[in-house]
Amino acid sequence: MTTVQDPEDLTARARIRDAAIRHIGEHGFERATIRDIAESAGVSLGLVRHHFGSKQALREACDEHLMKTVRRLNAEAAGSPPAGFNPVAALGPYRAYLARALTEGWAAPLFDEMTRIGERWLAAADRDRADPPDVPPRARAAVMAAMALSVTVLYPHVCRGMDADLSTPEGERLLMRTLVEVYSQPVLGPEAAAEARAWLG
Amino acid sequence: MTTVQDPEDLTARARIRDAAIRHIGEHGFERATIRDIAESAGVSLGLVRHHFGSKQALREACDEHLMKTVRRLNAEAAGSPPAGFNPVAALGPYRAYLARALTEGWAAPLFDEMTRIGERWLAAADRDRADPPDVPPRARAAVMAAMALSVTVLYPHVCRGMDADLSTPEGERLLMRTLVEVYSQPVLGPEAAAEARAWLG
DNA sequence: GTCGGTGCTGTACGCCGGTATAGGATGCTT
DNA sequence: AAGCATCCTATACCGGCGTACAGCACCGAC
Repeated sequence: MTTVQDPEDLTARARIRDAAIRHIGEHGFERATIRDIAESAGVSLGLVRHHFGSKQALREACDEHLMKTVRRLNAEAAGSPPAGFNPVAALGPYRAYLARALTEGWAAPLFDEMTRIGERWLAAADRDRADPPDVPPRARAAVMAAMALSVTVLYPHVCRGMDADLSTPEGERLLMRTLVEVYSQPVLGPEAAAEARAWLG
Repeated sequence: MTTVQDPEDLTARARIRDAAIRHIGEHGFERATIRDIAESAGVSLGLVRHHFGSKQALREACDEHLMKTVRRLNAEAAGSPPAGFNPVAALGPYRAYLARALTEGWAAPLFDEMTRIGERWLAAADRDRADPPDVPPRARAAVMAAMALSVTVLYPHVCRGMDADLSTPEGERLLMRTLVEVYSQPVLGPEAAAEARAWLG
């Protein structure tokens, strides 16, 4: 979460980066302007260029910072099992940026890393399972990674659909309970799955 | 799919709309320019404005057309059960546009309609179920709608992760088989789910 | 002290893209 | 034939935004 009380105690470079993450997360890369970012960070337009060179480079610095943060959060939350399923709370201000990064074309490495993590998790989970699945583990991991990220990416719609603010503790709890429910109940029953498999040949 | 062989046999208005759907789907609303759209449609810049008035209005016309198409596809595919799970093939060129619409802020009605559809589906599925879930149906439907759309929205990442082109018949088949696998196998076993529920209180 | 490096500001340039407008061709009505 | 609506083109405008650059204050090194 990195709850920073006073922006003054950060270096200007860090303040610019954080402001960029906020603005890009909120408006997307195209609509976020260097001028607005500079104003939010309390610096001049020129300083952004001085530190980062270009808007692209600024975005790449944000990506790098997000990557580091996600890795750190992932390492921290490796212990408590359900935390890995919460796609909103832990990310804080990075949530919106991550959604933009995933949907606006960049951030491929991040998704790929999540797929790899999912693949290892799946391999462990499949070890004690009777019927071996006949689809490539990579494919399953990719689809499950996408699903795990769906709430993060479609956050506003999910908020609206659930009729709750997922950034509040109550909303977070509701989301977690819903996720447990959804993840513990198969969507397709055995007979429906068999039918679908037969249909697919 | 609406496979149109010759763009010439469409009215200019329709050609502009289709070109807009392609361009916005490919580049996003901001980066898609009216000039490029006009060129793709084989018309002048002014004609776009003549027919649609503004870029915003053009987007709204695209939204409306997408909405109609999705409704039609949904009505057509109501019979065959697995088709409802295929988020890619049926949409064709509208897939990318739908992803943009969902992640760039508009298209709320479309998501809401999918949530309502999911809610009805859930109500029917829950009828013959032993343990009643203790989370609001709306919340479950919203999360499941998000998950159902995740492959559509994160399409390029899923393609890359699965190492397959999902627009080809083989890719489509692989995706469908993977979806059946994922949907038929609960991610959380009964004991893990109980543990998570206990942890959440 | 002065010299260079660093952090920072202000201003200007130039392009891109949405918007606006004037005008031409075609076809239908009276 | 005249008038008029519809469809369409070409060109101009102008604001926004990324980029570039000149210069200033501060500070440690020698």
